[in-house]
Amino acid sequence: MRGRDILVPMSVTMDTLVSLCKRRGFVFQSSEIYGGTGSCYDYGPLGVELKQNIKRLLWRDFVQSRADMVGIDASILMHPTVWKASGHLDHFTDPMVDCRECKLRFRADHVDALPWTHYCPATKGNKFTIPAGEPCAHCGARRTLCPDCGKGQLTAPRQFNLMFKTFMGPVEEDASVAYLRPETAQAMFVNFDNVLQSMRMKLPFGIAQAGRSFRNEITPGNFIFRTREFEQMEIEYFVNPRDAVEGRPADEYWHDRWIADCMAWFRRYGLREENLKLREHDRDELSHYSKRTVDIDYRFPIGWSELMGIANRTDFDLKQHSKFSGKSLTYFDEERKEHVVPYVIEPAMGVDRALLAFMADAYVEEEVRGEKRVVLRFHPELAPVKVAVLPLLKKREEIVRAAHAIRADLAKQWRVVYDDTAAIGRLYRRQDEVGTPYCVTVDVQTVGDSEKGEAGDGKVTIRDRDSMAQARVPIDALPGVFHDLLGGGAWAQVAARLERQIQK
RNA sequence: GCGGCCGUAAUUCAGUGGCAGAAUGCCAGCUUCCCAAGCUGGACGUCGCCGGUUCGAAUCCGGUCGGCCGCUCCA
Repeated sequence: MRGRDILVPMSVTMDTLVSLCKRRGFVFQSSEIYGGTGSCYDYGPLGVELKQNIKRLLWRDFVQSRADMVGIDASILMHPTVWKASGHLDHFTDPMVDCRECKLRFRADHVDALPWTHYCPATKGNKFTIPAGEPCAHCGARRTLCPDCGKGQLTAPRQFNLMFKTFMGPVEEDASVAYLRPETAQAMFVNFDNVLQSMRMKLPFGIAQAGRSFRNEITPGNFIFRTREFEQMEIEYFVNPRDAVEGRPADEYWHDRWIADCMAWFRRYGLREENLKLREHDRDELSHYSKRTVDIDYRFPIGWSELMGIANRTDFDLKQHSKFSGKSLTYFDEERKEHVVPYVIEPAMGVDRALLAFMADAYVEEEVRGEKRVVLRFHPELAPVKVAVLPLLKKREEIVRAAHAIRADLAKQWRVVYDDTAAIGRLYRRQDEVGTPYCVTVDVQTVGDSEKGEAGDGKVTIRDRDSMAQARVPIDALPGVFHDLLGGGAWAQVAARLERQIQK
């Protein structure tokens, strides 16, 4: 860590992570052989496993396991009016200049066409309003400062095209302009009524979606933390604002409930308590649609930054889309016999940021017998590879054959690899560095020694990543044991149970 | 967008005008049944890219792409 974050030093720097990610096939820079493409990254063989695990767990825990949640997968290109209604298009299509004093914002090409305020030095600073484009009649000066307050410097013109623009169809004309979505949320508002009708949903209920979004960020950087193409997992949870839960308005109750659930989710899969905190948005920081927003901040190698935002978007979006589309986007409240526009709570997570956080938090360096051991202590459900099958001797054909058979059998259920290209110590270290929670080692005892006429015992050694402890189990028992271990069973407990079984 | 620093093997880095280097890693063989062991051999680079100066450029100059830091920005 450098500079401001020395108070609580991180165990890993961004440089170390970037290097590990490349060396071990997690993340590569996009188009690297051409010199790289700014702010774009590719997930490698292990990165894609990790990312898919994150998305799978989100989907399982927040969609599949809940009766009040459903998912959609919308197209990235949407009707241009969607972005008009959402407010994304309004302020960010033209070059803008800002006054550094009064903070007003002007279209750069319109500034000179505005009458301007002038404190004239030739008349002891008297204030004049001078017609557009004309110089001051007293001192001859032309406008250089803010036309409104007459005091502040204007910033250089900036093109606030935060959305990626493209064209539908082969002909580039204004009529065919389309945008790559800057957030996945809008598709869920636009499909609100479709989902409501087709699934016969009752409030409160939520729609979830995971997918790519695109923003022309002004300042991308910090590896995969802020990129212009990124992946989101968003939930729009619709509630009836007229309802009360536990004596509070439903939207406020559910907002807090989602904040707690999301925090618990990150903790469950390994982020440490001391690296997580909630951050309430100040009033002037709130987005135009938001009543209240709370971020879950994580202590990244670059310092505390947003991992997830949970906003109360009120009925802003449904009302906007109703207005622009002319379609009713309401819910019929049977009890009150009235139509209501639901409020919406929006938990929105950056999947890439979550991946970075899980990696940073999992990374540890230990000293083992005077040597450095690098370990990614991934939660087993997140680990890109669940089990590595390693022959202790690759010269013994029976051992190699048995190891391959074990890999093939376990691979029906999990991502399992085989490796025999180094001594056992090195093989373990390799798996440690990519976070494989368990290794299975096949040895002479397993298969027996035909020359000596000794029969094998059909047992293999399981080695635990974090404790480096071992337990010997029958090959037949492996699927069951890993079902327990990879499903969240603690090594110590499972190993102790194995001991008891073996003694019987 | 502005300013500063940087770009050499898979990684970390040395080399600052004269033959492209080290360590680690990787591959093969021998060896070794349990935590980066040893021995032998091997592969790996248009020195980010393009142009210029020079007898000669990784090295100097210009441009460009990419990265980091600071400022600005961040509905």
